[in-house]
Amino acid sequence: MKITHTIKACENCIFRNLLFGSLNQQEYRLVNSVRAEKVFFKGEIIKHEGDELTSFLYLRTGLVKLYKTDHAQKDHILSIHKPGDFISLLHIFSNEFYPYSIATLEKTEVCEVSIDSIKNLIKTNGNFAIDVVKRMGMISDEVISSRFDKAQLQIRGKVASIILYFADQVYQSHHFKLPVTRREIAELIAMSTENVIRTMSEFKNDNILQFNGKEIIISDYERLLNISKMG
Amino acid sequence: MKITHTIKACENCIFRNLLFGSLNQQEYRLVNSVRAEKVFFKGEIIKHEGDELTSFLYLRTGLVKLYKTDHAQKDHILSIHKPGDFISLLHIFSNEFYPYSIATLEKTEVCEVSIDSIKNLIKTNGNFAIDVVKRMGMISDEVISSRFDKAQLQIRGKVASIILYFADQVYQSHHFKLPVTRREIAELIAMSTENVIRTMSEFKNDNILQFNGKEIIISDYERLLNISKMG
DNA sequence: CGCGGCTTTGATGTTCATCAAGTAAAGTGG
DNA sequence: CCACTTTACTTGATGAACATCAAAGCCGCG
Repeated sequence: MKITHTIKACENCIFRNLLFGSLNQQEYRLVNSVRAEKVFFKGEIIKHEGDELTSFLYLRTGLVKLYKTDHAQKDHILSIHKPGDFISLLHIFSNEFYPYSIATLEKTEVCEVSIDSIKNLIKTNGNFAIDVVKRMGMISDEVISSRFDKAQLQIRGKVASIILYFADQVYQSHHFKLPVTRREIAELIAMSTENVIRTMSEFKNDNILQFNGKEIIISDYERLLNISKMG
Repeated sequence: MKITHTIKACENCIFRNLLFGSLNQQEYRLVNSVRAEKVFFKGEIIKHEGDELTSFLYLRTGLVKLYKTDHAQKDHILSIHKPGDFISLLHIFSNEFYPYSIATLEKTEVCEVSIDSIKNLIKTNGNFAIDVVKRMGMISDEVISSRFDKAQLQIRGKVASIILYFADQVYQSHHFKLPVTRREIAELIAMSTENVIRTMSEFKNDNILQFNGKEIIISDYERLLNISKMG
């Protein structure tokens, strides 16, 4: 069992303006007073599906997955989230319990903020309320359109989109350490692990990707992009 | 080309309390003053993908689909919405343009409400703001979990879920007129029309469903429910 | 009454899951 | 640090699920 540490303040958090830009000093102090900042190690489960939902999280560093476990103990991943994302903001106003489990894919620092303080701010600060509905729209757009687009693709296109997500959205590089296992990619796109591996081997043989242990290099970005759209 | 009529007031709208329950008389009059109530006939396109998004709609009667058309002119349906649903509430705060086209599946009455009035109410009425974020959470939950669940199923399960959606959520009956074509079901679950038809014929041969023209009767609800979960 | 869209069935090939078997890598306890 | 165990990765073979192509009947609508 790993140990969870509580770390120091985040007065100059670079993500402060993503959601809390319209708070005044007093309101910001209020949020700070009910905020817990935590760090989780790789592979830790932050929340279990069904846990009471009294707070939401935002990621400062690291990477997490939202997932459900079925009756056969098989996991199905809904989405992966990166620094700056607000985890379960979509759910806190309409759910009593976490609808998905949340686990880290690497060492992850989060801020946990209670629902009640957010609800109070929504009621009393109109501009904050507008920021919240805007952010909720952006989050749902991202999840929904990502799932919608992938539903039309076959396996090559689905795998290509996942790799491009890490390259473009997470690491902003064509050379990075893949933070998920082949099985997790399979759980994310609802395909078998074997066929995910086969597809990635194809990409390697076609000189689209190179592998070196967990490291991945995109050698033909244009073709990968094309596969993710048309494949 | 069909003609769109503007119809009368909706002071006693049964859906008023779904979203506008916390407005006072004055605020409600304001909403009324910027509201347009319209009726569309079957098959009309209410909004095209890319149209300017300055208002949202809520359905009083009827049925609509949200969809996109791809480069090959093939439609892909994101979701189907029934009376009481708030169409594009998820999108109005974060999108300048409609991300999906909206078309009617049957004669449909809608109320169209301008974004600006909604935004003003969010800023000035905290309880309304809470109602909006709660409603947005419910809408996104519905779309996301429906897509997430169906992604794990094969075609029998997917088709079964669609039929159960109409039976349970829309018509509250085991006997109804199917409001979509086989092709539209295919567009909704990303399968070929032929295989949707084959699956429905299987259900007929297995005495799970009966057909009579566009009418459909669910003869073995339990089995259909089971297929929608396990299939 | 004829045209176009919807529906249906069959035949064929592609895509994918599953089973099997083995290698490599990573964690675990002595 | 090494033996041991587990988990991740890989490839091949086989069959199931599904798309596609083709042909024909049906039905509503102008």
